[in-house]
Amino acid sequence: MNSFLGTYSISLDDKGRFNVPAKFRSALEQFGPQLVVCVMDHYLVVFPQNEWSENEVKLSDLNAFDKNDRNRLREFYSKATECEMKSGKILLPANQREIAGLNKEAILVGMSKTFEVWSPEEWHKQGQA
Amino acid sequence: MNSFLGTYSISLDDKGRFNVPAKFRSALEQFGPQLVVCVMDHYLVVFPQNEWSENEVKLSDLNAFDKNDRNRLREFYSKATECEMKSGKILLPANQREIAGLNKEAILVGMSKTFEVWSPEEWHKQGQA
DNA sequence: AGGAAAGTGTCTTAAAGTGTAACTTTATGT
DNA sequence: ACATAAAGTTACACTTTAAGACACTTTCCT
Repeated sequence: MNSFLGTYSISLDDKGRFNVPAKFRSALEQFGPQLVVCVMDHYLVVFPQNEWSENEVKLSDLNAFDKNDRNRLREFYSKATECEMKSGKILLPANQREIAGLNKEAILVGMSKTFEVWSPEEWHKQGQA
Repeated sequence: MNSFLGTYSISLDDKGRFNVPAKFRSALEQFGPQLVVCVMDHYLVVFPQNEWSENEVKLSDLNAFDKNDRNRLREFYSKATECEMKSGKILLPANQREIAGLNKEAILVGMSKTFEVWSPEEWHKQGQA
């Protein structure tokens, strides 16, 4: 399994960690446990580190001294956090959990090269639309 | 962990120091504790020393005999200060804290090779825009 | 020199993060 | 269907981190 597919309903422990489903774990182990978690609207997107780097390359021709470019860079970077799979688990940063409305339960959604983390509430909302 | 990512809400002590978040610390230790802090609009930008050098290279192709370029360079250099991470903490220079409106609290924003320091007020302002 | 202000190191405490193991549920093979 | 294995959940002890306090040092000014 080298890509993220399918929908999983998982539970978070009291510190906000979840066990990575077995089918996702192999993909993560292949790319290394380093991840970048990024906030999108009302859900989170988890990038394996290599996948994130590709996005970053696209931004590299922006000028860090140009105000507009700088704002775009900030928009992108400020929502991201590095994290790591440890002992088969991922701890989502507290501020991101809060933004995504995550509590005891979450929905993982495979998106091939990345996967998403939704609160059950948001997930059902977007299912309706 | 080799880059600055994410947004952190931190507190300054009575002397204006803050604890560097663990995820930033490893990146700083990699490049050495020497930093350059410079003022941008209403926030601060912290460069690890190596990254500062690279920026200097970029700035060096500005024309030292062109009045506008010269003004931009002066603007930039005159507000920059060297500082250092000591005992895991960074002391921001008093005049820079003042310009940035920093008091007891601050927002750190990772920008990959550098990170920014915002007052909560300014940060929320720019978040709206 | 004396005093005030700024800068520095270290400790304590509470909260956040981490590893492990036992237990429950789900899946698999015969 | 049953036994077995794998996956997922929960609990708990341990470690690390961040905030705040405080004492000590250095610098600067008069």
